Amino acid sequence: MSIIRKTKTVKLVLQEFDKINKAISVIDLVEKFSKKMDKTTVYRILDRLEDSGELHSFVDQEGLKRYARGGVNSKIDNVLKSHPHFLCEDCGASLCLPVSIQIPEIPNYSIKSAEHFLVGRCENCIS
Amino acid sequence: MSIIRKTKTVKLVLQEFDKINKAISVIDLVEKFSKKMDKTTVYRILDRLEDSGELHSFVDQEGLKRYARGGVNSKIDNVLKSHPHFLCEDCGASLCLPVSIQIPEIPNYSIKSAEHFLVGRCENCIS
DNA sequence: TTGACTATTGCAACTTAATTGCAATAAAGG
DNA sequence: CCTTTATTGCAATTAAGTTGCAATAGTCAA
Repeated sequence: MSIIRKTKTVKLVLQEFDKINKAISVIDLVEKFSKKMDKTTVYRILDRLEDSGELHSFVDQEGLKRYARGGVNSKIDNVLKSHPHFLCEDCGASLCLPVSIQIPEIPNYSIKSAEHFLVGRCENCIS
Repeated sequence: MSIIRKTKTVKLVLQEFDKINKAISVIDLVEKFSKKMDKTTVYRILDRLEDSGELHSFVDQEGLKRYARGGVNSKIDNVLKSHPHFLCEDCGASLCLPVSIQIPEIPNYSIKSAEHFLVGRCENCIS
């Protein structure tokens, strides 16, 4: 499964991630491509691109699924260090922050993965 | 707004949080109280209890809203230190971990709030 | 204790994100 | 060019959460 054919629609989606170097919510993509492809197709393409390691996904604090470039490696060092996802409350930009967050040792618990979601102001909006 | 009357249903919900000292998803509560009250009522009670500071909520990595005891104070020290939410992949238990996570300084960004979601094994399932 | 005010509830209908089945279409390799 | 099968579009469906409104029930003052 998840063999990726470079169809027109897949190319369009990847181009979008090239242009916008941010995390994009699925509904944004569905909206943006509403005239180019069906929403089902958007969902399935994102699925496959995540499987293949081209993208990774997370759910933001509003329960919306978002995707961003990068995959396996950002998942591997997920165990103790992992990159946080950030949402700018002003401009709405969502992105992966290139810092790692240390998870403290928790006695009697084993931690497999971690998801961090930060909200604040980005460099453009911090004024 | 959000004046809390101690109705039968509100008492039932609070009792549940007393009994189960964990974070509970809304759909679990809706299911559990399906014979006692309407799902709309569950949603609205949780809303009010959060407003009043009795509970706090977060969205887990599956996009489901969860509630747990504790409120305002856990929100106040949310800026630089905040407690992570944990999900046990074995037994499904969800809880607030009593540790604080340090968010590194990020140049040119201001961070207002943070949400941490850890997945792993809890003390009962670590075997 | 009673009455009145209004917060709260139940119900039904609705919204929105995401999923599924299936027939039609189009990449990719030989 | 032909065949195989991954991919797509469409329509219908699921599931979480929301909204409007009339009926009900806490709460407080008298």
